[in-house]
Amino acid sequence: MKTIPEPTQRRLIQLKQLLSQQTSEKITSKDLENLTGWSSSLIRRDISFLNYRKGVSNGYSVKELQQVICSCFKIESENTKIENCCIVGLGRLGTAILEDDFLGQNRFKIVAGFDSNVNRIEILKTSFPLYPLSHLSKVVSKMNIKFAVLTARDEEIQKIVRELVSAKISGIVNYSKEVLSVPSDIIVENISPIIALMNISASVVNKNKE
Amino acid sequence: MKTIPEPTQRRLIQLKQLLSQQTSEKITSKDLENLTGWSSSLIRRDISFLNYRKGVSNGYSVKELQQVICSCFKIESENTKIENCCIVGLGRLGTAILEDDFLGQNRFKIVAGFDSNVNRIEILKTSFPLYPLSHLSKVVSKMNIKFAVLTARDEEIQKIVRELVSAKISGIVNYSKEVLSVPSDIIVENISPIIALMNISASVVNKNKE
DNA sequence: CGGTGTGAATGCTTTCACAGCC
DNA sequence: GGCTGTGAAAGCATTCACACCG
Repeated sequence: MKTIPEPTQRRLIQLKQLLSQQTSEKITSKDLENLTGWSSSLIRRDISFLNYRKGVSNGYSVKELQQVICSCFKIESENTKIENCCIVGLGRLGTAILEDDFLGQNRFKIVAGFDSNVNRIEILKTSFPLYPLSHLSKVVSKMNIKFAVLTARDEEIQKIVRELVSAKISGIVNYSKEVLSVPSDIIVENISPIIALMNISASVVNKNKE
Repeated sequence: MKTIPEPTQRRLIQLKQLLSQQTSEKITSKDLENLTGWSSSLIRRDISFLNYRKGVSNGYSVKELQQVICSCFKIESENTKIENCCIVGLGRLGTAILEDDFLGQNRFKIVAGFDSNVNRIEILKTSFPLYPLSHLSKVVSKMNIKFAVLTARDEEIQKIVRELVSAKISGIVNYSKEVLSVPSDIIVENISPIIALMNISASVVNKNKE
C-alpha cells in the first residue's frame, strides 16, 4: 500500500468532514473546488491515492467517498477498534471539552483523566476514572492509552510531556502555546488559539507584502 | 520585502515560541534541530528569510532572534497596534477560553463576545461588551474587528460564518469540526480537537504502511 | 458531452555542500 | 574549529493537458 503525502492526508480528512455536511448524493471535483478553494485537479489527485476509482464521468458518491477515506485512515467506523485516549488537565478548558461531548461517534474514547489538583479529581463526575498527575505514566502504560489531550497549565506542560514520552504515547493534542520536545516517532498537533491567531495574522501581513 | 513561504512562516512562529522557553543567551541551528526535529539547514534557511544576519560563527542571540521574528510578522510587541478580536459562542468552551486568560501579553485583544442565548450575555461578567448573535455582523463592522474565535455549537456555525464573511472579517479560528466555506482572502485556522486526533491517528496508520 | 484519472511539466521546499567569517 | 548563509541539486507537491470512459 502506498504511503500518502501529508498535505494530501490533511485535505482528505477535511474532505471527509465536508462530505458529511453535504445533502446531495453525488459530487464532482469541481463542486469540491468551489467548497474548499483547492483546485479540482488537486482534489482528483488526492482522491486517486485512495484507489477508489468509481468516479468516472459521474462525479463521486458522497457516501462512498466518505467511507473510503475513513477506512483508508482507519477513522470513525464501528468495525475499527476503539483507540484509548486520556485528558491531562481538568481545569475549565479540560472539563469544557469533556462536556461538549467533543468525541462524538468516533473511535477515540477517553478512558482516563489526570489533574494535579486532588480536590478536582474527587469532585468531578465523569464516566471514566480520574487520577492524580503522579500516576500519569503508570496508568497510560497499563491502560494502553495511545493519545493524550493536553489541557494543563503552561507551567506543568513540560513535566507532563516527559511522562507521556516515557509511557510511549503515540500522539499528543497540545492546547498550550508551549512547544513540546518529543522523539520524532511521537506525533504532536498544536492547536493553541494564540498560535492560530499568530499564524493568521502573519499570513495577512505576509500577503500584503509581495 | 520578500514574501515568506507558508511552511517557513509556521516554523518561525513555533521557533519564536520555543525561544521564549529558552534560558541560555545564545543558541545554534544545531541546538534548534535537537529541540524541534527540523534539520539545522532548514532552520538556517528559514532564519535567512528574516535578513537577521548576525548569527555568523556564534549562533543566534535568543532574545534578538525572537524580536526579529516578532517584528517580521508584527506579532506580540508593544509598539504594534492592537488587533481587535471577538469570541462567538459563550458556552462552556468559550468561557473557559476567556478565563484561562488565553491572550496573554499579545497584540490580540478580545473586544466583544456573542451568543445566541440572551440569558448568558446578561449573566456573564466580562471586561468587554456582550451582544446577541443577531448583532454580529453589525458590531464586527462597526468595531473594526479583524479576527474571530469560533466556539459555537456545530448547528450555528455556518450561519455565523456567513455573517462574519459579510462583515469582512480577516481571519477565523475555528474550534468546531465543521468545514467553513469562505472566500479565499479570509484565512481560517481549524483547531478542532477531533480533527487533530484524526490527523494524528491517520499519520500513525500512514507511517506503519510504507 | 461532462466528468475522472494520470503521465509529464512546472513550481515549491528541503537538503547538500562548501565558502566565508569570527 | 565551529557555525552561519546560500548557490546548486534533489526531492515533493501541484497544475496542466489530454486519453479515456459512461
